[in-house]
Amino acid sequence: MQAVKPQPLKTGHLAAIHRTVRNRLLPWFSTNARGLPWRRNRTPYRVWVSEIMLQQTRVDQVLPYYSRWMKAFPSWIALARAPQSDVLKLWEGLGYYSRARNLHAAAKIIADEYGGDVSRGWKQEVQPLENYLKKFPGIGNYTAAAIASLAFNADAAVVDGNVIRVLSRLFAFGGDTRDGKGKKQMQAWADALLVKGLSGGFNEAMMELGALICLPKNPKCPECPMKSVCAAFAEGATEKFPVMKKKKKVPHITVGAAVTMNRKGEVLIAQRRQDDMLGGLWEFPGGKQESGETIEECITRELKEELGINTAVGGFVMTVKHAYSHFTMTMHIYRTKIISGRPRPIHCADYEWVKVKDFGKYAYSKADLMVVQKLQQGCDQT
DNA sequence: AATTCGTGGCT
DNA sequence: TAGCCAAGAAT
Repeated sequence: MQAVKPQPLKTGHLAAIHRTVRNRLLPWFSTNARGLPWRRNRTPYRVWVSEIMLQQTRVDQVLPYYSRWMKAFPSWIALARAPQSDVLKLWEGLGYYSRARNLHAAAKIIADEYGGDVSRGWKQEVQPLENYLKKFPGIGNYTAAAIASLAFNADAAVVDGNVIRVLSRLFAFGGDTRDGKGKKQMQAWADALLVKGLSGGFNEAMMELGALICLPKNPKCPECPMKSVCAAFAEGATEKFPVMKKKKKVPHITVGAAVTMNRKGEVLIAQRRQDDMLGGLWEFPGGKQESGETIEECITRELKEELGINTAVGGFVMTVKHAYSHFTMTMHIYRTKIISGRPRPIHCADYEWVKVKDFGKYAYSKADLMVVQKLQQGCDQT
């Protein structure tokens, strides 16, 4: 790791924090840690899957997904053999779907090339272990250090959102924690504080402290095992840290989408392309409304472009409002009928005519799941 | 370095 | 309520 010029600090501050980590934080963690399932049996596979699911995602949201996943795919081999449709269906609703596609790709490498044993591919000249792990799809700085420490007991310090919050407060770091300098400083402090030989416990303790005590708003400082050495707490300015550049606000788009039914009562759904947002998921075909275009014109144009069919727009079904990571959307759904042409996958990966009772066999994003639910309710009433 | 990737809980 | 941000990675 690159040497970083230390911030101006009181003499002995770093050493005092290090002592407090060992004497206060680790005992606090052993008493207060949540009983997460992957803590009981830390195989590389279980650690890997949980760490991918936990990227930008809260523990409480991950728990049910993790449990279903392990039941369906108990090993690298099982995951590698599964079709992508099963993988995406189990990820449905968890978001950031490239994580699922990358995890599936990693499983195929580990199963096919290393017989299901990750460490078999590690040539010892590749040091440290994190550098080997980072070659797998979906593994970056954080996850490589997490797997190395939690599954292999390697001395690697993780830096995630929790650790950034904890460290920036312990040292009252006034710089931007998200730019290059800030990231290097955070990693340097995490490396310096790491309790060697107990890396997994140290990493989890730092993250658990951030998740349970050192909260973004209203941190529970009186209960904090690190309060005696926290510079931000001493200044009475805990919530001033971490300093982060403001995110720019996201644009809003209006989308039109279609529920198209054939004579057999089947509905037309389309599969999104692998490299697009929500890649591999299924949706009710449609797209962004252009300026000066009515929503009916939008839907007609999109169905022509995507599937090569000429349609007539009918009755209103519902409106779905949804916030994605980098834009917000209002989606208007209408029933349509095909006037001429047969569907072809032109601007989509595939299409399918599906009975309402079979909707659940396909994976959708949250917004389209709302439409699925609405159509299934309508079906139940008749 | 700046964008693009989901979704849910909290204030 | 509208914004913040969470066990980040890839480009």
